[in-house]
Amino acid sequence: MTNTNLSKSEENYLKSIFNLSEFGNKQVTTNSISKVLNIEPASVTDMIKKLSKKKLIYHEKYKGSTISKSGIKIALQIIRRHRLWEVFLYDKLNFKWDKIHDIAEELEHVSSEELIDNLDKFLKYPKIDPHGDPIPNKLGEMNFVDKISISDLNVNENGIVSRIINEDEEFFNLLKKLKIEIGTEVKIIDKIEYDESIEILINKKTVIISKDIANNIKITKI
Amino acid sequence: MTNTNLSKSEENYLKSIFNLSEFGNKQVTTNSISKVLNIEPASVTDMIKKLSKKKLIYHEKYKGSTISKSGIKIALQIIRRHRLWEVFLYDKLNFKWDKIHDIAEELEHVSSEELIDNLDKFLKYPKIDPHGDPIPNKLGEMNFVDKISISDLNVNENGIVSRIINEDEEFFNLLKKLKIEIGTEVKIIDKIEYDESIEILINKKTVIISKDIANNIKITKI
DNA sequence: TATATAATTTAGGCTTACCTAAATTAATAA
DNA sequence: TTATTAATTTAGGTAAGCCTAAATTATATA
Repeated sequence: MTNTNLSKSEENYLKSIFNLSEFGNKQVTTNSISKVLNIEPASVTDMIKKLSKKKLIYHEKYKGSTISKSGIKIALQIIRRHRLWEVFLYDKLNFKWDKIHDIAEELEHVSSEELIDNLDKFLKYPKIDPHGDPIPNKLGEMNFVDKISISDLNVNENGIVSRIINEDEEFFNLLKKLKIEIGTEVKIIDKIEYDESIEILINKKTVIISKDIANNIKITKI
Repeated sequence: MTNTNLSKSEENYLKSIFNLSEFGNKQVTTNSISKVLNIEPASVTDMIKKLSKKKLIYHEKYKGSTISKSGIKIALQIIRRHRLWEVFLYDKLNFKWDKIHDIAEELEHVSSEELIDNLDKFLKYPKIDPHGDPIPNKLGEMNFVDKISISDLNVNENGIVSRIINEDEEFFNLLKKLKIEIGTEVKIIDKIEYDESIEILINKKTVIISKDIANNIKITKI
């Protein structure tokens, strides 16, 4: 019932639609799917019809698409596979930060439930991937994603770094330099009006980071 | 030059042609490819044309196909990927003997050289896969495969188990029961004329195995 | 050497997943 | 309210990788 064995393409569409829908709550436009997948809108329409027939999404002509319950279930499994492979690539194979995404993108389509469950066990049931994104369990359950970034905190407020959005190597190197990683505690010292950069305290040292950098670092408020 | 980025289908054909060719030495018939891949001969002809155009094989109309130097090179890389994944699945993910082949069949088509090299390192550069088949290194070099099976030994001769042909779980369980594994030393005690079964000595105990079992266990003569 | 048979190839078709160009619909602005 | 524009869909086409049926070639046998 859950296992409608999808093609690689179908899986990629479903994942994208899920991501665009913000946990299934929003209608997704054909154009937005076209953009993230880099596929012409006309082709997206084709696939939308196919996924609709399989009841993985609902589609209102000229309006948009909504992902179904069973669609969400499958999307979460694909995301689970992707993030577990990312953990494996980063922790075990020593891949660099910016290389893991593309390879996981391939590995995620190898569809053996036993493979993923055994991998999960081997990795000791990780809760987050190397970027801090939560990993759904076998049932599709996962922790909520933090939506606050450093720039959302006020002066004197504290947070713990929970997620890094930007996946480029340069950004990773910057974080290393700043000694920021997932779990690091930060405190806002000052918000600079001029260019909206932010002065923060990390490990008893203060640094000033740009608004863009601050936006790419999600935190849990404490 | 080596990396002609092939489709999954092309890779599977090339691997099969290589395997059927006995290391590139034999001409391979269209029908034999059809049989191992379970694809109609007419479709095989289509793909043969495609691989010929890419100079991965040479083809003489109505005669057969020969794999080229560059074809062999690629085939060995695919086999390398397959066998390394088998080691991973068996040693790290604790998959059973008879499950690893099919999953490795999928994983082998994820084509990142860095992935395979890092996996190789992670696994500590294994020389053989769980069935005893040799793993080609980055350059395609590997140990020769033993072609002698237990049934080829004469009475009083000794050998070390090097490879298990049959990949079924039942066969694996039988070996376990007999305490036969790769590296086990065996000595031929008697060859029974009646049904060609063989009495062998393993760990100071003698057992009688059928000719079929003996054929499925390759050894290195000592 | 001629012929029957088996292997192989050719011809024509199908599905998947894409494409471009044209038509249709929805949303927005006059 | 109508006209313009942007989004979406429809129509028709392509390449990959398969298929069946028919034609061709090689080979084995009489």
